Amino acid sequence: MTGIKDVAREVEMSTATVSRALRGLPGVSEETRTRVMETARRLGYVPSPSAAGLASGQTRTVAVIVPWVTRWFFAAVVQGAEEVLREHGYDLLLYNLAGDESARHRVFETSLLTKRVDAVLVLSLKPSLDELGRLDKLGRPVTIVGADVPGWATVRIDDEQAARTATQHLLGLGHSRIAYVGGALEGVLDFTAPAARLSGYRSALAEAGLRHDPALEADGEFSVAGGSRAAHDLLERADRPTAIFAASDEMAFGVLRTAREVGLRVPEDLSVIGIDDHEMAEIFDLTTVAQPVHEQGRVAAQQVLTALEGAHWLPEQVLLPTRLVVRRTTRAPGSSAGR
Amino acid sequence: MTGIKDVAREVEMSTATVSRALRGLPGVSEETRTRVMETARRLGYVPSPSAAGLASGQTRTVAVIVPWVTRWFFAAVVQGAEEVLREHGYDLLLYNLAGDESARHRVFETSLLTKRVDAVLVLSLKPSLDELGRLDKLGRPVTIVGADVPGWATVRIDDEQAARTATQHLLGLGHSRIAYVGGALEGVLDFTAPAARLSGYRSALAEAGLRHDPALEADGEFSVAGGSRAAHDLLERADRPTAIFAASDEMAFGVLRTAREVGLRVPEDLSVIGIDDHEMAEIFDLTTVAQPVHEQGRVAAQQVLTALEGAHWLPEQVLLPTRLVVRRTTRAPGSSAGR
DNA sequence: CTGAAAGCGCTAACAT
DNA sequence: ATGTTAGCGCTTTCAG
Repeated sequence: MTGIKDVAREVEMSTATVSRALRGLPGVSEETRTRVMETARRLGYVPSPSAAGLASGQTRTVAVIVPWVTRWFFAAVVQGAEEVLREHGYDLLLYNLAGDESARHRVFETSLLTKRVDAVLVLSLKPSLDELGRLDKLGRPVTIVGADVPGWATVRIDDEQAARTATQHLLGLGHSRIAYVGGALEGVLDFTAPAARLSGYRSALAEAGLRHDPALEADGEFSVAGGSRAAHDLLERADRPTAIFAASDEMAFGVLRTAREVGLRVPEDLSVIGIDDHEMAEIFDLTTVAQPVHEQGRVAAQQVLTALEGAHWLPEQVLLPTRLVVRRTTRAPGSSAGR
Repeated sequence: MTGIKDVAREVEMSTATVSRALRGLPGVSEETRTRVMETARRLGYVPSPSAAGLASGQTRTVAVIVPWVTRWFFAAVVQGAEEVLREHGYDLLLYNLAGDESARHRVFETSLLTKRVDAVLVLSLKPSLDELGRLDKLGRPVTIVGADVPGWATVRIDDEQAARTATQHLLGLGHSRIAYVGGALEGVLDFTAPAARLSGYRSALAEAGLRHDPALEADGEFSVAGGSRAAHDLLERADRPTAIFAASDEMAFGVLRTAREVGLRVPEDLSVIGIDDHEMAEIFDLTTVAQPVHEQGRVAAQQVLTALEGAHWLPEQVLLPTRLVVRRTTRAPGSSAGR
C-alpha cells in the first residue's frame, strides 16, 4: 500500500511538503503542488484517515443519530445531510436507534461518539439532560433537527404554527368537530414535536372560540397503523368528527384507510389533513402542511460544517417555513354535492 | 482526554497489558482484567479509533453503499445491517448515491473506501467490471445485496421466481391479458432485478401458452410516479389489460392511483399485484410477493463479519425465500359479482 | 502472565 | 517555499 513517504521519495521532497501540497495548504509553489498531485495520482496514493485523524485530531466524519431510518422523514433528512457533508469531504456515520431504548443508551452513554466524529446531528430526539451533558462534553458541534431544545443549535419548523395552520384550514372550511391524531407526549424516545403540534391544534380551536374535547384527541403513534387504529376509535363514536387533523402524513394515511374501511367517503363525509408532505401524500391526494424535510438535513449539515471551519459559532435556532398544500381530502362539512 | 497510558499508570501495568485486558485477549489474569476494566471505567477512558486503526489496520467500520436511502426498501436493508453490525461493535458508514451518477463515480473511483473500512455492503447495484475490479483491490470482504453478480458474495431473492409467482397468481385467477410494469434494463445505476423480473413474467406467460406482448410491458421507473404514468399508458388502450403486475410495490401504488383516476375499480375491473410487501402494502390491501427485506440486510452484515473474523471465507450466494401474500387487489377477471 | 520497544502513516510546530 | 523533528495513542512483536 503506497504511503505518503513513497510519494515524497518519488518527487524528492519531504513528506511535510507532500502533505501540504495534497491538502491545498498555502506555502507550496504551484509547480511543486502540481508535481506532487500528479505523482500521487500516478502512484495511486490514498491517505490513511486513521493516521491523519490521529495526527490532526480530526476524523472528517459526522455522526447522525436517527430514531428510525426506515421512516421516510428521517431518511430524507439523512439524505439532505449526506449531500452537504460529502460535498465537503466528510463521511456520515449512521446511528440508527430503530426506536429502541437500549440502542439509545448505547449511543449516548458509552461515549460511542468520543474521539470518533467531529460533529453530531441528532434527528427529532430531544436528548435528556444527562444526554445533553454528554453531548456537551464531546466539545464538538452538535445540531438537533426537528426538536426544540433551547440553548442548542436546532433546525426545525415551527411545529405549533404548522398545527395551527392545519387546524385553521379545517376551521375555515366550516368544520367545528375536528379530531386530532397525534403521538404520546412521553415515551421511550422523547420528541418535542408531538406536544407542540397538540398545542397548536388546541390554540387554533381556542382562537375560534371552540373548546378542545379530550375525547377527540387520540394517539396515532406517528405510524400508519397507529393512525388507522386511532381513527377507528374516533369514527365509531356516535358524535363522530367531521374532520381529522393528523400530526403526520403517515398517520393521515392510516386515517384514510380506516375511513374507507368503515365506509366513510373522503372528503364528502370526512375531511383529513396531515403534516409533512410525505412522498406518498400526492397519491393519496392528501391535503397537508408541507415542511422542507430534505432541506432541514442540508441546513443542519451546513451548520455543523460552519462550526467546524469557522472560528466562533453561536448555536443558532433555525426555523424553516411550512406551506399549506390543499389537495382533495378536505372540504366543507356536509357538502356532498360539491364545494 | 484520558488515554491508555493514564489507565496503565493507575493500575501500575504496561499499556500492552491494559490493551489486552480491555480487548478481551487471552493471556491476562482474571484479576488484572477486572482491575483494568474498572479503572478504565472510573477514569472514563475511551479508546481512540484512529490510533487503534492506525496500529492494527482495522477500522471496525463497514461501508454501506445505497442507491437511495429514502426508498423504504433500501432503508430497511440498512436498518437490518446496522443492527447486526452494532451488535458486533462495528460502525456503519453510509454512502448514499441518491440516484446520482457522479456520486457513484466518486464512491467507487476515488477509492473513498481504501483504508477507511473493513468491509463493504453494496445494495442492489450491479457494479461495472471496472468497479468490481476496484472493490476486489480493496482486499476486503464485500457483499452485494439484491443483485445477481456471479462470483461475488450476494444476498438476494430469486427475482425471476418471484416474478413468476406473481404472474402465475394472476394466470391462476384466469387472467390472460396481463401487463407488466417494470424498470429500465439499463440506466445510470445498474440493477439486475429489473431484467430478472421481466424474464420471470415472460416465462410464466410462456409456460401458460401465452405470448408476451411488448405493448403490455411498460417502464415504471421503480417509483410511485413512474408506476402511475405507466398505468396511464396501459389503461387507456382500447384492449386494456385485466391485470397488471408491477415489479415493485411502489410502482403498484402508482398503478392503483391511476386506476382510481381513470375510474377503474380494483379488483373488479383490474387486478394489481406487486413485489416487496412494502410497509404500506397493507393499507392499500395490495396483493404482493413478499421478500424479507430487513433480513437481507442482517444476513449480508453477518456475512462480512464472518469473513472478517473467520480465516477463510468463500463468497457465498444466499437466496432468501419469498412468499405470495394475497390481499384484495387481485381477483378473477370479469367477476364484479364476487369471487 | 506481563513488559519494553518499535512502529502504524500521517500532521504540526519550528527551523531554515 | 521546504525540511526536520516530534509526536498523535494505540497495537504488536519479542522478551522475559
